Amino acid sequence: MPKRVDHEERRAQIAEALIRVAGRRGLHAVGMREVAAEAGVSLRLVQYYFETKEKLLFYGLRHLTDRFTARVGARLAAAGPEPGPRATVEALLLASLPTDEESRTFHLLYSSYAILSVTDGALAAQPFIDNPDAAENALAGLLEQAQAAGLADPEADARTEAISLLAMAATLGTSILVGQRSPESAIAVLRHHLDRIFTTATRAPARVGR
Amino acid sequence: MPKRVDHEERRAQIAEALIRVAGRRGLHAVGMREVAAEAGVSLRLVQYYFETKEKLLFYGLRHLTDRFTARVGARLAAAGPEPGPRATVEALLLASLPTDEESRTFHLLYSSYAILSVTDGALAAQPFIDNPDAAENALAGLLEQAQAAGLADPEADARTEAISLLAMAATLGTSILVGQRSPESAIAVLRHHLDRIFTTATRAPARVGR
DNA sequence: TTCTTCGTGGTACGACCGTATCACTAATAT
DNA sequence: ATATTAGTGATACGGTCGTACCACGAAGAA
Repeated sequence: MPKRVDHEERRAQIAEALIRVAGRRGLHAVGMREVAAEAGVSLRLVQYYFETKEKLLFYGLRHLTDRFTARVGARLAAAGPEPGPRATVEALLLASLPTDEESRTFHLLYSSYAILSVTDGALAAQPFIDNPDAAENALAGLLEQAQAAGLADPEADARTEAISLLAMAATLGTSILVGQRSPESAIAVLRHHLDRIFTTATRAPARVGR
Repeated sequence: MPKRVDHEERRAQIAEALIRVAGRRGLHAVGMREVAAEAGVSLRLVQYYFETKEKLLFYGLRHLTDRFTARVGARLAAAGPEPGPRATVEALLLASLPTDEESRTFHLLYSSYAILSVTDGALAAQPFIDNPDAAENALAGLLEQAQAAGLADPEADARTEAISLLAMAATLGTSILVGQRSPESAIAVLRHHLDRIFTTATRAPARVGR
């Protein structure tokens, strides 16, 4: 055999080319030839590692969400060694807004995939149920923690607020994408609701009880 | 000349065929031949009334928003002869959720067009700025009215709340579309925020001051 | 070394798409 | 009555797309 190449690595390389091309020209407009050219390989190679376009798209979605999850994790880590609940929630929500090229591409493509999954049964709709559910559960958990620690309004319904915050972040992100809203105004709206949910003492993490 | 047909009427007929087929198979998958077949006319006819596909899609978007605007108006009219501010706002928000076939199609296609406009410069992005702005202004106005009438929390920031409500309604709608959330739970989330903004006395429109 | 098999390139095929062309019909204006 | 023209049908053209096919080199196995 020849070079004995790492298939998974090759697939990732091609998937990133797909993401770049789709981010520029739209998911609907990507063809296998263009992905191959962007990745610097031949059309045959793309066929070889992903037998069909459907599998390529499927893998691309997986790769996209993986990259985004890693990015959000990095943002959280960058938020400091031991951030308060509010800082964590805020970092989580703001990380999903399309404020730079990478998050812009993510938002655009994830939305494209989601819309596509409604009519094209081939693309599994499951990722668009499981991922949001996971995010919702994580956020609801954080809010409950904050409530238990006396840092958030104990009257609030944590799950409903989690759903609401994520829902707002998603549409605000799209508004930024289409140029209707500035990132700053989107952030202001989200902060407004965080101020409502979290008790104000949280902002400067007063060293009480610790 | 032959039949002397009404062009505008014909265009509307073809646009509705476009909307039907796009609602079934996705906006990206519609071709002029399929639209023609759905409308019961020949391919040449579609070419004749819309010279190019781009113009057909453009007209289709306009037709879609017009139909939806009319629908929301009808919903408002059906909400009673003199509804309170809360009933009006609630009707407005719930009318935009994809709960039946027509609103489902609208939500799907409007989202598809919006996402498409991000990468395809040909489709004007302006409708996706102007329409949301108008909705936001209308809703903010309603909330201010309610505040002035003492029916809503005077401390609330009407514009921020309007943006938030519309943002939530949009994402909740998409969640319904992809099957993540039930219409009932989406409605519950929206009602939760309406309860927060409006003073409870509003629900039964007490005949005070009138 | 020889044989097998993985990786790779080039290219062709068949289908579909948007658009263009040509012809024909029928209603109106003169 | 006839010339004109809006409306309509059938069909062809050029391009692109996803996929299939064929051939070859190179690395490990025998």
